Amino acid sequence: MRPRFTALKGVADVLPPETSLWRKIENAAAGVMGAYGYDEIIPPVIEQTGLFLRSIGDSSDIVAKEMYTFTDKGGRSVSLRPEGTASIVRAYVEHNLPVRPAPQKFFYFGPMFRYERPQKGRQRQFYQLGAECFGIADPGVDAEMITMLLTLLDRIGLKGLSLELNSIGCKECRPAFKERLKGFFGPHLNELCPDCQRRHEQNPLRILDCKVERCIEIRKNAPLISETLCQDCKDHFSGLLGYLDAMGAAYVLNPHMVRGLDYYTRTVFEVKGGAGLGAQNAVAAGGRYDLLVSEFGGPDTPAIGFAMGMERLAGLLQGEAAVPGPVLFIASMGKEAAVEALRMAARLRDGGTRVELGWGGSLKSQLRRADKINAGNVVIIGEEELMSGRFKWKDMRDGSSGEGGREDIFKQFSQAK
RNA sequence: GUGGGCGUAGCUCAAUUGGCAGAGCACUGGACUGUGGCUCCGGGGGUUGUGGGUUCAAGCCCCAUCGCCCACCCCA
Repeated sequence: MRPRFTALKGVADVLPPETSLWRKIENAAAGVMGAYGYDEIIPPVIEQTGLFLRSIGDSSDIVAKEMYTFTDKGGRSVSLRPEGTASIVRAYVEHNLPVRPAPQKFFYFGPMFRYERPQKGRQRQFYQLGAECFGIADPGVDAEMITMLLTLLDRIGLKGLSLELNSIGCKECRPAFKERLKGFFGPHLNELCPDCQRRHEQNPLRILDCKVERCIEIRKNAPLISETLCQDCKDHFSGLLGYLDAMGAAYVLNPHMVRGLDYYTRTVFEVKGGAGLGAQNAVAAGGRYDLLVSEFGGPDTPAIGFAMGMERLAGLLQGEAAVPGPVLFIASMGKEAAVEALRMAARLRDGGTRVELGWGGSLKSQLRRADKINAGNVVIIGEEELMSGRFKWKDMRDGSSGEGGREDIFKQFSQAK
């Protein structure tokens, strides 16, 4: 058998039992975020292309070469969302949510699309679980959100993660830093790798992120953003660190961390996973974006958010996918018995019990199947049982057995275990 | 977009100098007429990713193409 159709490159089916792991993550996340006052928002996955050009920045790779963009039948340029924040901000402004009391807090979950070459931890369609908080500039909100994220990851069961922090300044102080960087790297331009030579023009901050050894060597004495921050940004960052210290949150300052999206200001952070993730090891990342709401036509509104990559989270929990709980299996022999089995199953299922039916074959083969699917118990319905109204059951784990009437069976197995 | 690795059954892999495409696991049926697991026996499953070339003969050699994986770029 050869499949006539296969999934597109870079997209993947999530199958059981992994789906149950996803569900677990979603539920845990919704629980924690709910406690922090976040409510779910469900934006569309498709938007005007211009929305992403304005927010992410048209020079970023995401916009420049990774968007699924096409013209719809009305001649409009539309794009599948490559990230979530832009849509949330659009909705926040469009529905005039700034008039609601600050802070307004939302979380979302869904697929994102980027036309990239797939590799470990990276797909063209991938799922993000994210949160956004609008309306408060105080660094305490940054700390609160980061704390929530760490709590969430812990609740999901992830260990060995590290939180990295940086401040990339604001409209006032970042341009100056960029100039200082350009000035510093200028004399070394021909020693830098080809990528960094390009970065020197397009986005000098990225040179700080390069993995090439020579570039790492050269940048050792490069100016630090922390020295160049304006007073307000410095205060904000030290305020954040103070709150985090008070909360006992562990973090690593990474003065070289840059984020890929243009809209970030001040606080940026990233949570990196341990082994097993490959080169793409950030499981969550985010930052403050104090200018984006006004950029979208809303009032000046400070905001901060983050997103987690579902596939990467699930990847770290591999092997912990829960197998379905014990089920009750009803074996039946003959048509009348099958009818009885269906009736009994319907009633038990109403009670929440997971029931599988045998559907013919010898009793032996039905039992074999019950064993294969890890059934906890089997109820047997044949001629004898139909005549007597008493049904035999067998515990598949210890081999014990018994019998009883319909009500006995119902009582014994109707509670989901 | 760039670089490297790999494509044989659902999965993991064999197949000698080019010579009948196989095994284990999984699935399925039976041995055991209504009682699973263990054992034994049987069965279904393949255009060897695809297309071309060389050859009496190609899973194997050559060319092309597609797909998957990993890394770069970039990013969750």
